[in-house]
Amino acid sequence: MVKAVNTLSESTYERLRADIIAGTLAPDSKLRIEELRKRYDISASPLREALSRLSGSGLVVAEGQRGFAVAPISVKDLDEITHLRIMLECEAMRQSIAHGDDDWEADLVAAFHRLSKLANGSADDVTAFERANQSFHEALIEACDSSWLLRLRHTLYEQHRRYRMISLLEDDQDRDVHAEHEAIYQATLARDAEAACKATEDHIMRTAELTRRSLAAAES
Amino acid sequence: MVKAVNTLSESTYERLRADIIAGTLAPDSKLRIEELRKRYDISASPLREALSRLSGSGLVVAEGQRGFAVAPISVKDLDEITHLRIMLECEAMRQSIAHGDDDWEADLVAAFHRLSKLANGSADDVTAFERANQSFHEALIEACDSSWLLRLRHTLYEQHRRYRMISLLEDDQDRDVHAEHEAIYQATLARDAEAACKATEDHIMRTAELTRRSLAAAES
DNA sequence: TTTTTCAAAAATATCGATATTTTTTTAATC
DNA sequence: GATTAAAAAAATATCGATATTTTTGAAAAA
Repeated sequence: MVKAVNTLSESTYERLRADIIAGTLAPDSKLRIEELRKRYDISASPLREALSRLSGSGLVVAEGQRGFAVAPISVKDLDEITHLRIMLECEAMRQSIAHGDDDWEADLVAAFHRLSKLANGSADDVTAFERANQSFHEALIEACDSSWLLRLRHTLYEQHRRYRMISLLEDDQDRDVHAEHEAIYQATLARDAEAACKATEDHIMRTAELTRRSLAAAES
Repeated sequence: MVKAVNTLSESTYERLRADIIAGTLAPDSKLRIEELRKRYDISASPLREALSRLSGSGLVVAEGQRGFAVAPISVKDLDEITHLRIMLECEAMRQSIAHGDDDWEADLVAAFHRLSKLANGSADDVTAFERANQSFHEALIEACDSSWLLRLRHTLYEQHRRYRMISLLEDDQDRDVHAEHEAIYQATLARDAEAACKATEDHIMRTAELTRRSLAAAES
């Protein structure tokens, strides 16, 4: 299999998504075709296609004859996303724990190990930690074989990630993220689905609460 | 406020979606740009935009340099959709029952009444029943104020509708759809969320089971 | 000062044509 | 006859230009 070269439409989609999640393209800001054309050095068609696809996943809003804009953010929106994400993430964990085999366990152990190494080295490299964090959470649910569930969960995961990135959250001293991860990890390996869900809910809620506070402060 | 005229991209999106759900555009069939251009009498750009948006909601699959196709169907896919739809529909019902006011109740009573009239007249007009059915189910959850929940639910509702349409399901004599609707209706009015969820789950499962059987038969 | 109207500017949506890529067909080789 | 290679055909992806629509801003009226 030769390496697949993306179409311009696809790579533009990825770049836009990354820029929106990172907050480089701020919430509510207008996405003017001409501006973006220069920015990414492409023509209108693939750009509009990429924006159309993004409007499907809720990172971009489109209004007829009035162009595109980065989706707005609000405390209410964050609360909705948090609630749903917990529902879907937990359901995916239950299915994953029910179906996971030895290979799945092995991958999970590896992902947790990598995450642990980075967690200790504190502010080593934020993006490296972010990657390892995402890999760990994906390893947990890798054995879930519902593609629809994984797809919806992923949409909400990304929305959540945007909120985390945008509200540059000050560290909560009372918090031990690594202990939270370990609780999820141990319960999952023990195949205790309910404990794993409880720990996951706790983990997501804590992160969301921090983000929420930071966002509420910024709104005033 | 003057009437808003849709863009070509938007109206093409609607037409494509309707054709895919109705089965006019069959699962797995290739969506060739040239063909569709003639069919809808538009040019490539708005057409590709519409297809891009549809790929976001899972009715169309896009593969780089290889064009678009109607999303495939399978028993497994149906099972996933059914399971998730029950989860989301029930959660939306719980929230709607918790928050619904008098206006919501009044609208629900009206929607149920309209549906009852059509249900009695049996095979009056299939599309009229389909519309009333959808209105009733939407009235149930109208008081849910999570736009994300409603959005995801709607995606799955449409996927489910496609399966129903495609597998032209023979009537199940043992089934009384109107009684199922009434059970949901009464429990909701009584603000008994758990009973309403149970009845909804039962309703969705019965429909899905019929569709499933019809689909499994077609696969062999 | 506020509101309304109208023209200019900006931005979007769309089209027709072209460059690439993939698929199909045909021919050649083993 | 089956497999590979090359050429032709089809389809996709992209561009540059144009037609519409919306927004902006200035002038006139209230």
